[in-house]
Amino acid sequence: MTDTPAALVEAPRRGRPRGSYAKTEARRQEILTAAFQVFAASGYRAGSLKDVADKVGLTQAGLLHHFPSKEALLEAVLTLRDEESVDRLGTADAKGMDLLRGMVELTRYNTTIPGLVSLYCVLSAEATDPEHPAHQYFLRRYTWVRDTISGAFAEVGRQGRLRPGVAPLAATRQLIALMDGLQVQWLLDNTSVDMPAEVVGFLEVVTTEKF
Amino acid sequence: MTDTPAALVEAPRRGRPRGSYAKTEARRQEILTAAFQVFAASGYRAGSLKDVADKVGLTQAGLLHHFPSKEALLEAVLTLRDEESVDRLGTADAKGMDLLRGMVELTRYNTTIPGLVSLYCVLSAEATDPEHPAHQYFLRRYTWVRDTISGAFAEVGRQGRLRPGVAPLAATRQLIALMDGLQVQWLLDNTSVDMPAEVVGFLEVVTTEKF
DNA sequence: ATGAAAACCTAGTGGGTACTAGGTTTTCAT
DNA sequence: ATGAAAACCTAGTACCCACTAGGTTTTCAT
Repeated sequence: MTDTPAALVEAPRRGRPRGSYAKTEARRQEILTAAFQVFAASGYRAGSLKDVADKVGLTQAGLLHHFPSKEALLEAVLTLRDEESVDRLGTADAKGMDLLRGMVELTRYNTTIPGLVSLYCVLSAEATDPEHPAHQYFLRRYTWVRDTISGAFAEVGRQGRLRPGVAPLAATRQLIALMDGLQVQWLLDNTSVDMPAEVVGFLEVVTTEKF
Repeated sequence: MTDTPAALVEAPRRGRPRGSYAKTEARRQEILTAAFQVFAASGYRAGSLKDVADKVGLTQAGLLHHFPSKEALLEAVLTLRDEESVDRLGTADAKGMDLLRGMVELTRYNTTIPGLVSLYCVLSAEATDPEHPAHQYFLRRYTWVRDTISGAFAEVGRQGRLRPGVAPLAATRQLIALMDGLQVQWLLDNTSVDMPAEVVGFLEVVTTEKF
């Protein structure tokens, strides 16, 4: 992002700027965790910087020393979560059936982190508005997810393991919609829906495999 | 709700209270339409009474003469929309296949009213929070929808028109989730998804019928 | 140890929020 | 026509919002 000469960053000898302090990174993480919780509970527009600051024991102004604006904070939360997902999937370029089985596993994992599920649910609905700061983020995200999953369905189709009459792209859009929609019902009342079971049910109807 | 003696309502002769004026009902409708638009665009928490009042050419205080609180306004918007849906479905106690075909028709209709779709999308995500004033509303709503649709799938099943291995209740939960999830994708980018086509695709995989 | 920058604070700015008190204008049954 | 209530307004309450200016405290390389 920045193009500060490496000399200044690694060895600030004589140069004016100084790096951040030892505890700074931990503070930023604390803030991101708190912001995540606030945005997950109330969304971006209704969630406030004060809520975040209070959670982490800072003033609003202190918080804004670390993140220059509310929008920047949201962006940081989203990119952090993306990095963590990538980590979680490991060196994951699973393909075909492996990827589809991975989706079931992901759904199962999601039932253990209602906060994250809530964040994406509330935020994606809110970000439907083209003026929302996360609008572009979600557009990109859906495109990426769609491409990834449809690649898997296409491969499974080439292996003749899709039920006849099922188009890979249609199956993709339906799977994504199903997973998103289940989350709303599950957040409203988590006793009413067994998310992984429904995803398995769908995949077994759409493919000829067992999950 | 109120238990004012009927005599006072229908014939206020001598009694103090008076009914509302001729244009009052029209005003209330204007307000509800405006409130609907605001809540659909920004949700309940981020949408403001001022936005609503401005749209209808009133002051905040003037608005609050008709609806005593923001919460009351939301409630009125939701119940109005429910009444209109019931009207739209006509003397609709469609059953079995008719009801399932009705769901496709409903999805098609939804593509003509992005505002309403947005309202329910944003609001249902927001109302996931148990503290949200519409939380109970959405819980009731989902229960009702689930019961209605699962009745239809059960009947279709009795007629032997469900694909083998498909459970009515599972199909119900999947259909609802699918429809909800499609809406988010469609609102984000309405060129990316053909909602009715996806619903048809799902129903044709789950049943042995053509839609 | 010291001094300069990072971290953080107090105290604001200008704005928005839902909602209320109390008055003015409009309607309309008598 | 008139007067009482409905409809609506102005002006305010008390509070929350994101963000800023400028000062104090803490860290840490020298």
